[in-house]
Amino acid sequence: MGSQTLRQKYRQELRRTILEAAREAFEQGGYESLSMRNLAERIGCSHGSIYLHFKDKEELFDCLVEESFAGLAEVLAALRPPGKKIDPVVLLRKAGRAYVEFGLRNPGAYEFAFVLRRPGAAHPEKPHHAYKLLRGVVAQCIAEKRFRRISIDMASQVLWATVHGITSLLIFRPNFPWADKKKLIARVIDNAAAGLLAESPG
Amino acid sequence: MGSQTLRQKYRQELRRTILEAAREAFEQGGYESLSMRNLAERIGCSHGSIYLHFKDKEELFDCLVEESFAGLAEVLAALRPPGKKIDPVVLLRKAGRAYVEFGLRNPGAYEFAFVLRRPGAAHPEKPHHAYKLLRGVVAQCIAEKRFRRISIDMASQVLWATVHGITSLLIFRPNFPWADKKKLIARVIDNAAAGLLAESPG
DNA sequence: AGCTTTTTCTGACCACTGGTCAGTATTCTA
DNA sequence: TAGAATACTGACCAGTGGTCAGAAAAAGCT
Repeated sequence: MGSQTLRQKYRQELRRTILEAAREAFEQGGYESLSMRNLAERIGCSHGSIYLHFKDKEELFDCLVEESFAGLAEVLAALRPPGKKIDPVVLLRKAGRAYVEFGLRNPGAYEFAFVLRRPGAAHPEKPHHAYKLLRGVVAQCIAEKRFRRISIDMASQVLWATVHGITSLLIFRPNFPWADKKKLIARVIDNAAAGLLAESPG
Repeated sequence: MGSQTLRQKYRQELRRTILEAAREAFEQGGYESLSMRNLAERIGCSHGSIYLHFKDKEELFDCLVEESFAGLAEVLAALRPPGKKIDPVVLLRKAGRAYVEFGLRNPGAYEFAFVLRRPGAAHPEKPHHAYKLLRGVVAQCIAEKRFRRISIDMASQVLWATVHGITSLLIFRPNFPWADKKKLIARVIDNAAAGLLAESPG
């Protein structure tokens, strides 16, 4: 037990070291920018060793993405104040801002999750956790008649497309002469939400 | 003269052959998927020859992107019926649909133009032609008081972000369980435009 | 015609990539 | 301490983008 623990402890430590070094480099220049050899050199082991912990580059970055997105899901879930009932439309706007902010803070993970083409994969691609959370709030908006008649998925996808648009443009075209970025983000989100609202009563 | 012409004719022909073969391959799997060697093999020349016509891979694909986007600009410009005055908001919606359609038809060019990270470039990135066209129509919407008070660039960027969002998601996540794609595109665009409108008079 | 210059083109070469694997070094077990 | 299990290295593979000396071909000139 204790003996095995020592070995496994080292193993876990190296795994974390790899992940952290990878995250750092990876968030700078994106997926293609970092090589396994380069990564190994930073850590101080042979590049072969990395493959003892991760099947390939994709799996390594998949791990990072998963970690990052667990963080996003947490952030989104925490937006709903416990106990208090919150206007779902307000919640949606808050979630939108949190989503964009997350993307800008984790551009590498964002790129990998939503932008990178996976050469092999023709898999049907299940909706991710964040999408399900979004869908839940949208369902509430529709159930409470805050939204006009529209299907849950249609509304959710309209909103996702919108926040993804501003997020990815700000990540990948950072040197474009943007108007004030904060205001722009807010405008984009408000705009998308407003369009889905039911005619204001009265 | 005539002698030089013969040589240059061959040269131009090869150039076009390269571009066309590149476009075909490139539109399938994106920038990273195609190698210069592979390309040369398809054409039937050594990969070194390609560098006689294009400085590097980036320049080659830059040419393709330019060609594609010239096409987009044409399509957008042609939307305005000659002579007739057209409601600028209607025009905007039409342009939005044309933009998305263009992206879906030229995913490779779209990827290169708006998504790929250029490792070297920290250049300020001038707005492209299509953006300027968009800006013109938006300016008209504002001048004619069809839009609420908002700066031209802010409104233009809100619209661009929106159409980019749906375009890039449909390109890069084609296997997501989308609602009806056509309707979704229309909803996204209408939604964005609606949010910018002035309160309906009366 | 020939001879020379200019242009086109090839294939070997460079440093790099992701990934594998036989052989070695280390650690655990008994 | 001997033997089994694990961790690790570094050479190796096929591929990448890009370069360049030298071969081949075309053009210009007398």
